[in-house]
Amino acid sequence: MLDPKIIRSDLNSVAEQLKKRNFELDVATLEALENNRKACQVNTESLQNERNTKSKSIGKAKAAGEDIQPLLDEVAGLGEKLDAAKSELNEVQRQMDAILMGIPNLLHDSVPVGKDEDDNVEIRTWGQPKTFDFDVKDHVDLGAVNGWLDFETASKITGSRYVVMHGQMAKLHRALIQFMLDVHTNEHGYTEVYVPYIVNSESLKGTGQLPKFEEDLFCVDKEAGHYLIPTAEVPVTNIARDEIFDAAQIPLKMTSHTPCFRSEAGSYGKDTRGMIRQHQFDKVEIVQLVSADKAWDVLEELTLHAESILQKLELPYRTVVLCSGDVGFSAAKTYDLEVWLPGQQAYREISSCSCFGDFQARRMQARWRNPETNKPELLNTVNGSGLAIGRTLVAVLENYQQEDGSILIPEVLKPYMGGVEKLQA
RNA sequence: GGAAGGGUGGCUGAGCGGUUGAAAGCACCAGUCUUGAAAACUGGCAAGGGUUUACGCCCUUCGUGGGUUCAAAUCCCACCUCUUCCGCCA
Repeated sequence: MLDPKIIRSDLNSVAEQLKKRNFELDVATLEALENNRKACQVNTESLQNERNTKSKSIGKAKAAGEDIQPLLDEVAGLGEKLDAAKSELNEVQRQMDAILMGIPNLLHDSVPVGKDEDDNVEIRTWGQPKTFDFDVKDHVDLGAVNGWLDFETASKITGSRYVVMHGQMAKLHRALIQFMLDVHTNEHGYTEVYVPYIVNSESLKGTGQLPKFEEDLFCVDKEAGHYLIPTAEVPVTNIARDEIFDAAQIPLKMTSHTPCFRSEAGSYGKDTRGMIRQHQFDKVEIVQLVSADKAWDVLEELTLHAESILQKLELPYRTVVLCSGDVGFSAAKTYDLEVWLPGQQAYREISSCSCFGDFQARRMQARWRNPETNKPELLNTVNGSGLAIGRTLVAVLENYQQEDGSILIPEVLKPYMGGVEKLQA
């Protein structure tokens, strides 16, 4: 969430900035609530002060052996007045919180203004889209060979938007995971973490999925408030929730492989073919928790870490910066990596790298102690996919396909495939 | 699942109805001493919020939520969580 102080002191400028996101801030309501809050809080606190002072004097009088009855009479009725004031204040604060929790992050100045994904701006490209001297297939047709990708069986077992992988395809999927984790831990200095795939609602509030985006999540236990993770970002980032780290402990650099579960509630009819948009997919996530002064450099660095995976796999891609209308709720700036898919003749998102400033850290109360001031300060959070495994598998299939339908194994994956050179059609 | 015992500041840990936001120790910061460091000594040191031009004053917080009371870290209830033992189990 945003710093309540800037909302109080600079509401109009906040509203102005949010317009770039097509977000209309109800300034009048917020101002009215704020004025009300102020009055209620002052009133409540002065009543509390009165109660505390009088209670102490009763204690002293009693210790001195004096008659306390007159003092007790004085304090009669105070309790009810206090209760009334408190419940009024609570109600105002509840209303304000509801609004505050629904306000998206402010954007970084460098984010281009735009309406939707069509206004995203290409930053750089890497590699050339491959040309083939035969008719290319998409991953669904390629995966049909040998029953490698089996959507029918998955729909029997569960339903649409799931996949069963068989044999060498399942192994290739696993190889991608191992490869990515190895690169990030060995070359980029991340520590591998294994985390729960079910999280509580506090964690989801911390990273910003709740309260606003509950429909995107799978709830496994309504009563306990337990949900399947939509991304490793949630459990990994929440490692820092309610913690104060020493300066020597940051930056925290963590990577984790997890499955991700998304209801895809808002995407009916979109990408229904193949495994581009699944309810369950795997991802290797990279996360950094850093001091505020480093955050923007770290976003650039972390994006390059994700890009390096595509480069090692020799998959052509481009990097785009999301425009103001397309940046997610909690992010201040986002780069998407889009891999070239010959089967679609298009670049498709394979990674999303974002800097959140202190937006998530404030919700989580994730802090570090600055040795210069000796005071706790909010961390900044930066994360990205490094990469989405299912979509990477799709990209490998389509980019490494041969005319006979077999798939060459990228050089860097061969050690993970037990020396296998290609998936034989 | 059964039994018992815990959850207190950055950490360890005392307190078990009233001047305790909380002893003591560690860590940290400043100073004295020292060529410098260490040790020793002295002092400082929770977070969040409100209000004020400011000094300051005030409120909240001892796992969470409720209750009792003029007054709760302290008593009562529920829940969460950790440890140990037993049972069951991948």
